[in-house]
Amino acid sequence: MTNTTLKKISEILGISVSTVSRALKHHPDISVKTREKVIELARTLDYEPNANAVQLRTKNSKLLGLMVPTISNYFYETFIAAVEEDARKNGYAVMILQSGNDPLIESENLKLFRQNRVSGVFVCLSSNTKDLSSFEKMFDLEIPVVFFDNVPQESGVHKICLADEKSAQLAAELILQHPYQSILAIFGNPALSITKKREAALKNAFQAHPHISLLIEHANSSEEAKLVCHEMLNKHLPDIIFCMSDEVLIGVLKTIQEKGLRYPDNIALLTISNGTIPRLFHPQITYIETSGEKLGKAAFAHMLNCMQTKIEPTELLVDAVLFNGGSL
Amino acid sequence: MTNTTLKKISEILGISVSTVSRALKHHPDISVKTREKVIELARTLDYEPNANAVQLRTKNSKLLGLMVPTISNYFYETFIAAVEEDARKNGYAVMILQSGNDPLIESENLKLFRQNRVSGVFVCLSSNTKDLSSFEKMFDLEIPVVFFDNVPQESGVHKICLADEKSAQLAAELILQHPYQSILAIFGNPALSITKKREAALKNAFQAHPHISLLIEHANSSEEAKLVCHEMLNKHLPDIIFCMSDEVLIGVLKTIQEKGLRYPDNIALLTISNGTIPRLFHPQITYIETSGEKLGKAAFAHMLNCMQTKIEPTELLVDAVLFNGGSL
DNA sequence: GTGAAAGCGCTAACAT
DNA sequence: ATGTTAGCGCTTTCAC
Repeated sequence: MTNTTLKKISEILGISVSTVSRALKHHPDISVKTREKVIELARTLDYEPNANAVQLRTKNSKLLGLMVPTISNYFYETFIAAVEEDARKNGYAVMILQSGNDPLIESENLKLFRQNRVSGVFVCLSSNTKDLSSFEKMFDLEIPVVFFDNVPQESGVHKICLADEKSAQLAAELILQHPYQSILAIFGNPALSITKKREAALKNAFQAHPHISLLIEHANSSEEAKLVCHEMLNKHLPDIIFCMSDEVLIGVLKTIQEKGLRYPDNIALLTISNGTIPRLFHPQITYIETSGEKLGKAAFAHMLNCMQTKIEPTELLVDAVLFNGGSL
Repeated sequence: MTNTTLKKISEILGISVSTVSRALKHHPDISVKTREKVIELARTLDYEPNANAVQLRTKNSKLLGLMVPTISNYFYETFIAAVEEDARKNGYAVMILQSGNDPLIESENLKLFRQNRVSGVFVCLSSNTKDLSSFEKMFDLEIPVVFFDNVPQESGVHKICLADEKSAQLAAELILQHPYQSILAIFGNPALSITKKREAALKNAFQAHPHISLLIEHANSSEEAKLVCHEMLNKHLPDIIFCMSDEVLIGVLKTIQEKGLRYPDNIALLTISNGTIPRLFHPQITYIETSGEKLGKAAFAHMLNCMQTKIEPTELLVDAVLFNGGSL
């Protein structure tokens, strides 16, 4: 079988292609009878417009691009799910590509987006991306780019982030409400914008409390976090461990379980997470919520704005809230 | 700025569009000098072919469709990541859509795939889909459909599954190697093909061992699994709990932790999983591996075959292997 | 070895 | 109210 086209319909009905096209769009010029005849036949033949032809002609597609380092990640997957859902409701489809944190692949993916004439792209930068040179062409072509989560430092672009500073502040406040004296804080890849922001905010919050010992470490993966944590705990048992992310938390939890430590009795735990992992354990881990879903919804809404009217580059924040598990 | 087209290049070089097109494709007719001139200019102008125009003309796109009930799922996310990666390496992009287990949305998504002229689609059926009527048009149009994970019962379609029967058999064998006398087996949604297969295989394996008590329950979500498990444990403490999936396992683990039970001391645990969740805990949970990654790679390879040559509908299996944690 | 021309399916300005 | 025409960017047959 082959696809129904406007031409086919027009031939059967003995009218012109343009009349068919207009009728299907409820153009006011077309007479009611013609319109109904056309729509009826289109339905029986199950007419489905060729998106490629439409895009070629009109220059705007109902396709959006979305790029993340990897899809299989507790946070991105909820972000993607949220964007896809809202996109669907608005008639858009989403083309998803992974960079694997490789700037070269990132650049090629942008090219793929362009070739497929996406109307806009969501990007979470690869951790190894040094500058925005590969994005220049997107800007030139005026394809809206909304950066999320790991965003560039440059201003003048659309960014939408979790309230990184605030979430670290919230964490600090919560810690200060307890009599903890020594803190081990483990962060992720120091090259990421989220790492920098969270780390700076946490440090800053403890500036006024010099009597509290704050030890900061970094780990690029769960495995590294596990090792780092092991090492640190062998030297000294802190009152509380703060984890910047799920990746870190997973490593820390392994170490804690292996060492037979129990929280909150032997040690307290606090993390920043979307909640999936913290809620898996018992007691649940207390966390500052960073919702991929909220971020996704906000990002899509912003994209819609960008596509409708040229708006100034903005930096949006999605608020952070505390979820009280039982880990401190 | 606007996109570079063949026409633009041809005008600058004072040659025809067709020559430019051929030169870019290394057509043997074109002289070396012309070819190099063209390629060089194309590079400086950063020429990127318009995928929509190409598809319109040639009728084949480098776009694949992929539909799952939801992206945010431990298993699907690795499947998707694997498919996307291999697709990328072969010059394909992937359009991802979620059905939310709604047959209506599923049908609309198929339409979206068609309109965007995908060259093939991967589908994990929604749990509420009763028949393949919405897929008829795909078959008519000869767009290859590769079903995976939750596949239709009908024969005559491409299916690629985990070795569901074998994984349940493996589980049974492992259980029988221990002196366990009472088993609680919790399965997922009974409407799913994977549930049916796994359940039948497990039951079957214990047919020859009537002295062993096998209690079977169902749960459609982690929360339900938690409740079911609570209820069951209140009545009687089995020697081992078998979980059909991560969803079930998560609920079971919550109940076990809440009740202060310890595995493998008080109760043994066995699950089917891709490993992410089982490895989070300590001791790690023993599981039969169902790798979304392997399935994804196999599915993509099969899709490539389908697209190159018309092959007979086949049912492929991805093997199951045992990972020994410490939970029994 | 290169060009002219047709056409994929659609839309929209311009007739009539 | 409807048809004619042109053209989006590309590929490909046919001609020279």
